[in-house]
Amino acid sequence: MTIIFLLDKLDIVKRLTYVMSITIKDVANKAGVSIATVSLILSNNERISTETKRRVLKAVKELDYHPSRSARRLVANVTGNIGFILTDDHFLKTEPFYTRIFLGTEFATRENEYYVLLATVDTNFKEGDSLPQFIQERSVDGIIIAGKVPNALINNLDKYHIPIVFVDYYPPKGDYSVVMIDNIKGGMSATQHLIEYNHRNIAFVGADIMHPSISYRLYGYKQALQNAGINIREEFINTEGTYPNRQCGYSAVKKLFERNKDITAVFACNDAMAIGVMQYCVDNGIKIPDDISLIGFDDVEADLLLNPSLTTIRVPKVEMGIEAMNLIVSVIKNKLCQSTKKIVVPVELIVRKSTMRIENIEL
Amino acid sequence: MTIIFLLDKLDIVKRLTYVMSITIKDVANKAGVSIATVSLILSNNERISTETKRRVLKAVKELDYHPSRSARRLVANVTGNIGFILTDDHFLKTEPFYTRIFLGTEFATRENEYYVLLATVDTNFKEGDSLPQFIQERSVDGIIIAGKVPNALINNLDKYHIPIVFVDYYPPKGDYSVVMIDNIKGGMSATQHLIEYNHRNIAFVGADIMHPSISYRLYGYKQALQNAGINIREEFINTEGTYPNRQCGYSAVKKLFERNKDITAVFACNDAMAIGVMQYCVDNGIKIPDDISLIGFDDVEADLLLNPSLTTIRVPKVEMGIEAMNLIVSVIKNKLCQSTKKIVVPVELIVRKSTMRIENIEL
DNA sequence: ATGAAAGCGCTAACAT
DNA sequence: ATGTTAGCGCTTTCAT
Repeated sequence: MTIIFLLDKLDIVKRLTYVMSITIKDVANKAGVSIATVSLILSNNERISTETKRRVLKAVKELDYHPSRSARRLVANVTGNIGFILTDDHFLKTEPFYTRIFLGTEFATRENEYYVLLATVDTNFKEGDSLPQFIQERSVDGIIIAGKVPNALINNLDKYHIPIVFVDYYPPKGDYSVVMIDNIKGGMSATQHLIEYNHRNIAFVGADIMHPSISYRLYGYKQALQNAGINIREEFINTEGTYPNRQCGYSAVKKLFERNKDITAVFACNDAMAIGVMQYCVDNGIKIPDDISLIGFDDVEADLLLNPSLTTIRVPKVEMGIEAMNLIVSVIKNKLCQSTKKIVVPVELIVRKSTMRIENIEL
Repeated sequence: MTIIFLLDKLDIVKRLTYVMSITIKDVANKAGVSIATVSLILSNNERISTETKRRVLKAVKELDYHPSRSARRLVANVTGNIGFILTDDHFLKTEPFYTRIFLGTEFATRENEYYVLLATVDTNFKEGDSLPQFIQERSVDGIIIAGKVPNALINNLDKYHIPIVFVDYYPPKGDYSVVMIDNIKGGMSATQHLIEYNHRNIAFVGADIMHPSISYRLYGYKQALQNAGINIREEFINTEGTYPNRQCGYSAVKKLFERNKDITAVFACNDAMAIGVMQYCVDNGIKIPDDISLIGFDDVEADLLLNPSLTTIRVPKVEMGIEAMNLIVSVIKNKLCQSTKKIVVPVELIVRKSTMRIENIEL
């Protein structure tokens, strides 16, 4: 009696002070059962009587008990963490693209028992460079890699045999589970939209053609032209730059416009490059959409005061993060079945003010 | 002999496959000591002989042993995590300000034993809303709060008695440890720079005057004017908006310019608002710096193709993150000594092309 | 200077 | 249906 009273007293103290944490013992004491019973009930029911379960869950609630992660992980021999790796320039870039994907992984953790650890790596990661600390310490059960990363990083990572899922990129070699944008479809939709608006001389502004996303967008562009019976003119395509950002969009469209006077529309392989195109047009007195129609890709929704607002292909960024998280979890769970899985997320044409229907010149 | 041989064999297998993790036992076996000795050595020397230490550290290295975090945390009754909380709009905003601060905390973890867990909260967090999961589960030993967050969040958080450090913001009530920018000094430097360039009619573009950073920048502005013997003209100050972003900068400067024709320079309370000011000038044929000198604050280094480049006050964002991390760690360590600590990080004037010396009109 | 052993909170056999 | 108990990897007395 006295003992029970004291224990109850202790619970109250613990709860009020929040200084000592409530353990499974406290719950067991309060509910008058063994810790095994509590554990059984918490690891989602067994053959435990409804009445006991009720009492235990009541105690859990009243004590605001949360199992110790450290203890659970120790027993299960897991870390309970997922590593999220991307290059620093991707994390710090102006458009919140990868930050949204990261946020998606965060959201998805609410449904499973993982925490997400973020680490950036240098864009110029070399073979000998040190890996993120959580890799060295083997503190993650799986890794999500977002966006293009150096091959040297992937090679180093592979040695650890930690499950990896790629988002919005996959390396040239190897067979990995990935979450990808439907880039071909997006490239086609963008181009078809311009074709529907009667444009025939459509330029493609890209960069880094080795990037699978960009090459697929270009492929979609070509496909759409072919389907419409329009000749592909290589002089309308510029993919010279190495990194698809604003500066690069600016200089790419500069070259295209200086060499070709008959372009009426531009498909930029992402919004960043499209903004570069816009900037060039502003600087050169070219009116969008009156003189040139412009479509981007990504829908980065940047707080940009963009004028005119940019027609683009929307990419579900947060959803990609969620998918990546779910995928890495399933890869970890079914570790034996080594078959890799590809998830393709759909895109959507968002028509705003930067594209305009022109008169059909082919009458 | 056979046993030792087998154990050695096992080590090799473990290392090669990376599938079973190396434990303290493996190290102890390899070095021919007890696990207690290994532990002692790893928890930074005791009275262990140099020779034994050498052997053990050699084994640690050869096996690439990393102590299990879960086990360590379980024993120490700590979580080993720091929570990083900010509002979603801060995390997703165009300028990589808070992402840099976050990155700073990441960098700082390399020197201490913590991992950082990030969570965003809704900008309109209300009293009843649920807190980040790692708070509910008490999986963090401390919290870093970056940027302005709703008071309701802080109130809810306080109940958990988890140490908190604020960065770039602190709540109106309460006494917390904080890492702040030297906003007054920055506001003064910015204004002094314009005064040195012979500007006398200097406008202040701000918002959300309840934000301590902004009110201090304004205070610095006024201080500099007073020091120079220039009258403070309230009609040159606009702080009407609620959130200091581009749109708000645009509309604030619009009002200022429409009502005052004699303004020759603008001090925007941050770069985002300064960019809004730039946009307004472009749209209205006002040349920067010829017609108007413009200075911002933050130095967000956005990939913006800003033309002209923006004179601003540089804020050491990554360093602030590092400071915040070190501060929260010291708060956790010295939990008994409850004195709060304020760290003020210095700022620096960065002169670029958006400010210009004008003729001294007061001759 | 080093080892034996208890115990952190939990899970999962194995008992009952 | 519920309890007993071993042990996950580590730290930390307490012995020796």
